Amino acid sequence: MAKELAKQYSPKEVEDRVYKSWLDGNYFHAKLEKEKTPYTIVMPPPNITGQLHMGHALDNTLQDILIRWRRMQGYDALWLPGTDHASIATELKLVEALAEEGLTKDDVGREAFLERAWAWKEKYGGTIISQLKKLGASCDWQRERFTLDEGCNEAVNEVFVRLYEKGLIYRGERITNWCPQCLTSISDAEVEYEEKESSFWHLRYPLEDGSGYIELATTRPETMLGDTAVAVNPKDERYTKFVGKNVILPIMNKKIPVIADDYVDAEFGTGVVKITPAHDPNDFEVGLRHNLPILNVLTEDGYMNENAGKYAGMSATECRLAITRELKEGGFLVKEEPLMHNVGACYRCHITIEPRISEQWFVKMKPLAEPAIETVKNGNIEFVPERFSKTYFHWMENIRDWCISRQLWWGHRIPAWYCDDCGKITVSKNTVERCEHCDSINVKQDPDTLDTWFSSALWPFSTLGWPEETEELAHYYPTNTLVTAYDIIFFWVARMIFTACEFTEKPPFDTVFIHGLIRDAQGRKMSKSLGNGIDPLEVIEDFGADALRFALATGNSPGNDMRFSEEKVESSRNFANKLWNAARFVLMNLDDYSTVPELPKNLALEDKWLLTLYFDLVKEVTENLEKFELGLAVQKLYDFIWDIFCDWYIEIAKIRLNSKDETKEQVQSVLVYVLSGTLKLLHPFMPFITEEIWQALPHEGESIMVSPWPTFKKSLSFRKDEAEMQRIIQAIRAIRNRRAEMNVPPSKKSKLYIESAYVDTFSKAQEILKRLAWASEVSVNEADLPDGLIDVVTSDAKISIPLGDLIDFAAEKVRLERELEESKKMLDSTKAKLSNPGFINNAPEKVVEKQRQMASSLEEKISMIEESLAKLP
RNA sequence: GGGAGCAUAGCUCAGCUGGGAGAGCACUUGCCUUACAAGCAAGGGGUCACAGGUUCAAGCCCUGUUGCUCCCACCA
Repeated sequence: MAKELAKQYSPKEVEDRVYKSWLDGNYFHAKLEKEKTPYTIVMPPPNITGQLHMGHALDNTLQDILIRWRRMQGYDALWLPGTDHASIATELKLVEALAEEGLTKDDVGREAFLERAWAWKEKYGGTIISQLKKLGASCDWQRERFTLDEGCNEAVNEVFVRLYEKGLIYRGERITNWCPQCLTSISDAEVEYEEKESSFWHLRYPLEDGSGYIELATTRPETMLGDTAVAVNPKDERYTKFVGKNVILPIMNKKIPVIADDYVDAEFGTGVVKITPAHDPNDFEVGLRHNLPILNVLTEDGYMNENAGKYAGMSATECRLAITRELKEGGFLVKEEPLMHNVGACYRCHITIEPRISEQWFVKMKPLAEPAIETVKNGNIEFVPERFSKTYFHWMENIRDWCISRQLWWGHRIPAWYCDDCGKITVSKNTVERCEHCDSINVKQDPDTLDTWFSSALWPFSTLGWPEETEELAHYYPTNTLVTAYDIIFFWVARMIFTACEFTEKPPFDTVFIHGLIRDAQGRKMSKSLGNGIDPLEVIEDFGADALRFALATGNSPGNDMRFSEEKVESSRNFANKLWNAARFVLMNLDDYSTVPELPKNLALEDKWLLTLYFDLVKEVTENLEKFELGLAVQKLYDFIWDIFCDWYIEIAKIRLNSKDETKEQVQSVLVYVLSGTLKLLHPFMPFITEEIWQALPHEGESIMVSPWPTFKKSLSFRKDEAEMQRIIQAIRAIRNRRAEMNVPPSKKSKLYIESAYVDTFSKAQEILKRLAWASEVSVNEADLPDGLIDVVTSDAKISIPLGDLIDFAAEKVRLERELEESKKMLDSTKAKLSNPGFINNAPEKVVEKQRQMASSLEEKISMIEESLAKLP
């Protein structure tokens, strides 16, 4: 940065250049320094199909803030980045691309399809990574990983085999959630439920003996083709007489039994449920209990199959229309009533999921969940905010087995081989040539792949080299902070915890730092379909990455959603500009840029005041960061820089900077000292601008990002001077206030007569008062005051200002009387407290003392006001 | 059906272990005071959702009520 700076900060000219300088300096790389304490964050890997959205921007800004801070504190800080192969999302994209060429997966075959997939990954998979760089992410790019790379694959196979050998992975025919669009099973966690308007069709099935009908209600009439029973509650007296009899399934003209099962709620609907074991998870269970046949009437892509008789080939929706028509014509449809009910949809493509029977692989969750629950209960892992541990416990305690097989090609292929001869399964990390049971060479690998989340579940340790016992694993694992949004706790956080407990016998991290979702200005979720998403890259383009980061960190409290609006970024951009100009001011007043100035021994009152507040800031920002209160930290930085440093200190500093004597150097060194310290505190939040300014200031070291984090220095904290300065500030505010009320322009200077017990303070402050309170002259405790003054009273001083003909004495009287009344009221309530024994005895001494001081200064103030009133003509 | 969160200035939101309510934006007034008009100074604006309770003291803790939001759950 040149010493001659532009009036306005221009991020575009700075950001890419600064980022490159960091890369050139290799500052992001964690160097495995064993003498240092490690601090590790593994990045939640974004999908290779993804574009950077506001959620990523927030998530990664928070991580970058933490990692930059810890790095400056001297930790061996590793932020390990990577991407997720996102099996379903990527495969969908590829299938779409094929469709445009008029091809299907099967046309090209597995091998060619995977080739295309890898090519696609090479081309687009890095997009999001380059976008993260724009944001300023200080990741260790040399350690970048991919959930489908060789090492991760090895970890996945290792885990699969070990779980299988332990009996914690099994294969079985179950009813699972089937997505007719993605053509794969998905796990329970991947189903999103939504209330949808639907109908409740009341049907009647004739009794076999011709004695009448049984009426039942269903939301899915088309599945009646696969009904294999009708169920009632055993205690429901209306129907006990029918149990054991048969009914005739209309259309199919097939006998099916009436059975009794507790599952049926007599209160709901007609109290009769048609049982379709192949197409409903509950019915499936009922079917198992009663040995009912399972009749699948749907194809995998949502059409009626050969079991549907004449309806075969229709889509389920068409079939529903046709069937309800036929039932109506046959007199089997009693009525159709509207009903709201929960419909599950695929979280990827949002198509209604279909419960479907198929052979799938599952992870037995109960034994794995127990240690994962324990480790959080024992405090090995802390959720921030704490309340999310409840969400975690509830899910873990009620967990069901995890369906991990996917009928997809893009992903980790299941390491299981089936023998054509003996029919048995061989599970192995290595390619299986021969069946381990019968030694046959007729073995075929399972065509399916694993749930994407299976590999992400291993991310904290697979990325560090597990199952090898690498130095990285020994040093950086367990990791420290996991940063993620609350909507990902089940998918990912919970699964990382149980895999880590099982395979590393350690919790994968010590803290889960949860943030909320970014919403638009109206509070709606940002989504592609609504078109209300704000592109972070555009925001960076318009306002700069620092402004975006600052806006995301400001007012954001852990776990809470946040609205995003352009105004917020604008105000952050203005703040960056303010800082820029403050730096510009400091630089244009420096004589020497080459050496870092030392703080002078004889500090002025305002220097001591500034240093005291600066070290308060150091302490508080550090504490806030330790407690993950990033929003509070950022607010304090904002206030300090804008209000304390710029609006007060710089204005006061101008006095000495204009003086041309040796005091000029003093103030220069204070300016540089506090500014560069503050830049360091701000650096994790606004990395680019702080680096740019820091480089222009006299500094030691190569980069602010590897400079030491400021620490509290007691020798530079001057509590008494801080309080003294506060009296002057209070007086200036009061004077400005009176002048503004009376519309006195700054150009009209006036003499100030100050009456105060703090003679020293106000004598010292003459120059400050002249500059900041537009005084022409200041006299302290002068005996004879002229007539025609207005009085301004603070708790420490009475300031009289001769404003001549501007004064309206009647109005002055009213004002002073009002002020007197207010002060008296306050004094009364303060005194009431002080005479309350309960207060005196119970409140901490500090609080009591504060009240005493308040009482005495109020008394002082009251007497000064009374004096002023008495003098009025 | 179970669980969680939110309700504070016109708007968006902070408010850490209880000790005289804050910010940004918006609004009003006055300023081109040579770092910054993306700025400076001053100001208006709050029954901290409602009702009880605990406490010397409650925006904060407890109970209940109302309204909104989210998550979980197999009522067809």
